[in-house]
Amino acid sequence: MTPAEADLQWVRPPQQTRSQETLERLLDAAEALIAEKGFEDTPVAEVARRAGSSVGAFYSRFKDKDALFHALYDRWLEQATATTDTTLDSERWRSASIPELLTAVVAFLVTVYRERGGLIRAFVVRNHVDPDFQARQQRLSLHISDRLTALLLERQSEIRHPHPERAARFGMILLMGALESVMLFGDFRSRDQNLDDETLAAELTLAYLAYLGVN
Amino acid sequence: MTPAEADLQWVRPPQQTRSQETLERLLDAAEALIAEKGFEDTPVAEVARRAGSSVGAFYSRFKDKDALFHALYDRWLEQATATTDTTLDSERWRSASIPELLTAVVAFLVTVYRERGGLIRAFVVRNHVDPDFQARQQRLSLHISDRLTALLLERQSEIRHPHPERAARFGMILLMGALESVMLFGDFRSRDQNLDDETLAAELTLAYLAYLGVN
DNA sequence: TGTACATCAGTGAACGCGCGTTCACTGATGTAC
DNA sequence: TGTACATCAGTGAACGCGCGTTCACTGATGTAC
Repeated sequence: MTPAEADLQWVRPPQQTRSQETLERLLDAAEALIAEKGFEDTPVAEVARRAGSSVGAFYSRFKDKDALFHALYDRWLEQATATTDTTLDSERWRSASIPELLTAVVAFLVTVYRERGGLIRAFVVRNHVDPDFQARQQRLSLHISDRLTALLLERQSEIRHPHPERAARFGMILLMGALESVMLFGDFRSRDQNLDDETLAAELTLAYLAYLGVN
Repeated sequence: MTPAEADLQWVRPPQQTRSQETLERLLDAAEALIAEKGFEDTPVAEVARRAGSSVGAFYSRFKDKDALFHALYDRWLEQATATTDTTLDSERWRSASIPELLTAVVAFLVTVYRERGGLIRAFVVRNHVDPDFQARQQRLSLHISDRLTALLLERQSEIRHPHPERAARFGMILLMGALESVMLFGDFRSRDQNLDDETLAAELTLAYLAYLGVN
């Protein structure tokens, strides 16, 4: 599915350059506001105002407010999937051990969560509130999980856990769950301890390795 | 703080038996509806109807809809704190090793999440949407974390992680995060694999032990 | 034991606010001949 | 190259829905004498 086709579901395609630009300003404005305040707390009128557009213009592009959110998610999904595929390309890690691989992957995820936390939080919150959205949101997590699991299973001999695939996948759940609670929802449990990003990444990597049973 | 004092913040105390009963019916109705549909999707009118009461009666007990939520949380906090203190009493585990201790604690948490998942989910969602609520919600998690950490540190010699306290606390984050994503928000990453409660508990325990560096 | 009165408890229709969505209208861009 | 017309793009006030909250009123319970 090309980006154009994907967007077609949510956005009426613009015919002129002018409206294409308006559309992009709307998406950018929405992303900034939603990353900051969340979807529910971002009125359509405010998105339009920030984009230097109008409510009517908004509705001539988007069927409703939800379509905006889906369009934003599509944009994110496309970027994130491409980045994942580049980062987790099998060739690239040909000579790496599991510890080397996981150290890099975890550090990468921490960076992404740090940089795009607001947007990711909005997606996660939506997930938690609207089960229908889960199928979409989970496409990305599942994709990352698949890629990483494949890489780990290529190095199965390093893994002592009795069920390597289960461990690889469940380790991802532990990893993502902790990232969410620490980086997206500022988990109290970490505020006292001064968990900077580096320490966080180190502990997450250690935990994943230990659980897999890798030396 | 006694229950009565705690409630005082959120609930106007009833003067008669009749209104005491109404209050309890309102709380029970609200808890059931909120556990099922979440707080935002539960209108006050529906709570009143289900309790066989009326909207006006509701507002003569609660300042506003939020006060209801806080009152529910107080009820839950009281139960959960008491249960935690009983379960994690130092005496009770005097002769237990860390693996024995964690196996029991994790199994216990899985049971609680299974039985009270709906209500816990409502609290967690609220947390994610309303930072002001975090301070309250986190009281409980922090309490559990403190208790468990204390027990683990009494057995510090079994722990190989270079920073035992950090590991104990961060292990709790991993544990709780995974419980949330698997049991509250039905994580896709686990749907394919048939992760029943027992397997989940076993993997969580294993991960925690491995991370701590316990044999 | 009965009566008057105060307070508590409860009812549900009406109100009002926030915000998503619509709509009548103006202006801009493209096309046919 | 100019004119007429169709379609696209944009505007923002007005509408309407859902739901939290209020309020005028009725009924129940407790207290004083």
